[in-house]
Amino acid sequence: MNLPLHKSGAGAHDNPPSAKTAIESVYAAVREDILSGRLKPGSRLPIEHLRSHYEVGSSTVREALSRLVSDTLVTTEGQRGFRVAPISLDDFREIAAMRKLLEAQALGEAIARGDDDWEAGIVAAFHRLSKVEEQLPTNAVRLAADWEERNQAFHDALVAACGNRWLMHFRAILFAQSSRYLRISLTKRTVPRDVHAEHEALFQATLARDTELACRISDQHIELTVEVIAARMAQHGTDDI
Amino acid sequence: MNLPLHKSGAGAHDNPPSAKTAIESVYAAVREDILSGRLKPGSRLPIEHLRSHYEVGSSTVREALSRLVSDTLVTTEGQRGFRVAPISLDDFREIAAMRKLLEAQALGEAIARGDDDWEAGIVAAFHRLSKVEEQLPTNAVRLAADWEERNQAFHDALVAACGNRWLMHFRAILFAQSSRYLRISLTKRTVPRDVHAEHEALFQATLARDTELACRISDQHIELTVEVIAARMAQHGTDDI
DNA sequence: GTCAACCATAATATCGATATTTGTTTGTTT
DNA sequence: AAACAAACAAATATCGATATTATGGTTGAC
Repeated sequence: MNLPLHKSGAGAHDNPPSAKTAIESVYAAVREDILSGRLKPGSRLPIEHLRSHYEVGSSTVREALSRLVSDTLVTTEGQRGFRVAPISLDDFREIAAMRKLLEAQALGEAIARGDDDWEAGIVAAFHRLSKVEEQLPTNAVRLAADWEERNQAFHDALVAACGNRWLMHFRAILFAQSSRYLRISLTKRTVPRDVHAEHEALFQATLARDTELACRISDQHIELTVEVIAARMAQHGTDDI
Repeated sequence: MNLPLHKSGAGAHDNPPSAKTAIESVYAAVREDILSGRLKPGSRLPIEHLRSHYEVGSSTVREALSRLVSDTLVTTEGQRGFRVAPISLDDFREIAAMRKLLEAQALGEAIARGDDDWEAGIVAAFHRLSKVEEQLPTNAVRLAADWEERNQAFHDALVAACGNRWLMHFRAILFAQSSRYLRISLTKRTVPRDVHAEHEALFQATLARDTELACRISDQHIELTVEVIAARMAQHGTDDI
C-alpha cells in the first residue's frame, strides 16, 4: 500500500549487504550523509524531518539513528533528540594517533601472514588507485568520490590478511570518522603533498615484506593528512567545514 | 498513569549518568544482563518477552537493543530479530591481543603525562582492590562482583591520564567484552595464578614510571587470563559457559 | 531595566496496533 | 515413505497516535 523508496545506500560499515530492511536503508543513508558532510557536524537530526524525507515511520528513523549512536557518528543527550556528532581538530588528532597505532599493527600482522592472494589483492587495488591518481591533479573535484572509494579499497587490501577482527573493526570505525575530515583536504590543498608517491612507497614496502619501513611510511602518511587538515581548520573557523 | 520501573542500572559504557530515559534504562539493564552472563551468548532476545519484562513498549525495547548492536554486544540479522552476540575462544584471543596493544599504549601515555592527582587515584584504587583481594581466596564467589568493580576501577585509574579519548573508548569496549569471559576464570581456576601479585607489580612499575616494565607486566597480566579462559573453555564445551 | 515565573509551541519519547516475514505443521501427491 | 506445497502460528518490522518534555517568547513583579 505504501511506497518505501528504500534508497539502496552505498553500503556501510563492515558488512555492506545493501540494506534489506527499512531501518538499514535509513541507517545507511544517514550514515552516508554524515560521512559526506551533507549533514553538518553538530546539526540537529529532527525525527519528523527525516521521517517525511525518507517516507518511513518515526520509530524506524529513531532506530536507525540509535544504531549510529554507538558508532559515534550521532550523539543523543537526555530528552534533547539526536545530533550529528561534532568534529574538532583535537578530535581529529586523536583519531589520527589511534589510526597510526592500529594501521601499523594491522600492517605488521598482514605482512607476517599474507599469502599470494593477499598480494594479488594489493596489486589490483593499487592499480585501480593509481589510475585515478594520475588524473587527480587536473580533475580533483570530479574524481573525489572515485578516489575516496579506491583509496579505502587500497588501504583495506594492504591489511586484508590481518587475522584480528577487532583490529579491523576499530580500524573501520576510525577510517569512517577520518573520512569526515578527509573531504577537506581533497578540495583545497594548503600543504604540498604527493599522495601518489606515498601510496607507491607503501605499496613497495609492503610487497617487499619490509614491516618496519611499511609502518614508518604508514605513520607518515597519516601524519601528513593531520597537518593538511590542521592547516585548513586553523585557517577557517572550526565550524564552517 | 503507568508505572515504569526504570530499574536504575549500575551505569554503563563511557558515561554512566544512570539512565534518565526509558530507553537508557532498558539499554543499561540488558547490557548488564549480557555482561554478567544472565543472558547467554547466542540466545535470542524476543521483543515481546523483554517488553513485558521491563514494562515498556516494543519500540523502546527495539531502540535499546539497536544501540547495543553497534556495541557488538547484540547482533541482528535481516528479519530474524536480535540475539546476544556469541562468544568463542578465537574471539577472546583476538580481544586479548587488542587489549594488550591498547592497554600498553594507554599506559605509556598515562605515565608520560600523569600528574600527582593521577598517582593519587592509582594509590586509592589499588588500596581498594587489595582489600578485597586479600579475602578473595577464602570467599571468591561472594566477593566476585565487588572484585570485578574494583579491578576495573584500578585498571581505569592506571590509564586515567591518557589523553586520547578514542583509545579510552575502544579500551572500554574491549574491557566490557572481556568481562563476559572473565566470569569464567573467577569461579573455577584451572591455572595457578596470583592475581594480586600481578596487580602489585603493575602498581609499582607504573608509579615508578617505568613504562617498559609496566607494559610488559600488563601484557603478561592479560595473557595469563587468556590461558585461564582457554583452559576452561577447552575443558568444557564452548557453549555451556 | 532586569529577572523570574508562566504559558504556548514544537519536538521528543513512548506506546499499542497493524502489516510482513519466518518457521512449522499439516495435508497432498508421486 | 519422501518430497513438496499450502496454511497456520509466532515473531518481527513498521506505522501513526499520544503523552511527555524542552524551548522561546510574553507578561508581570521588583
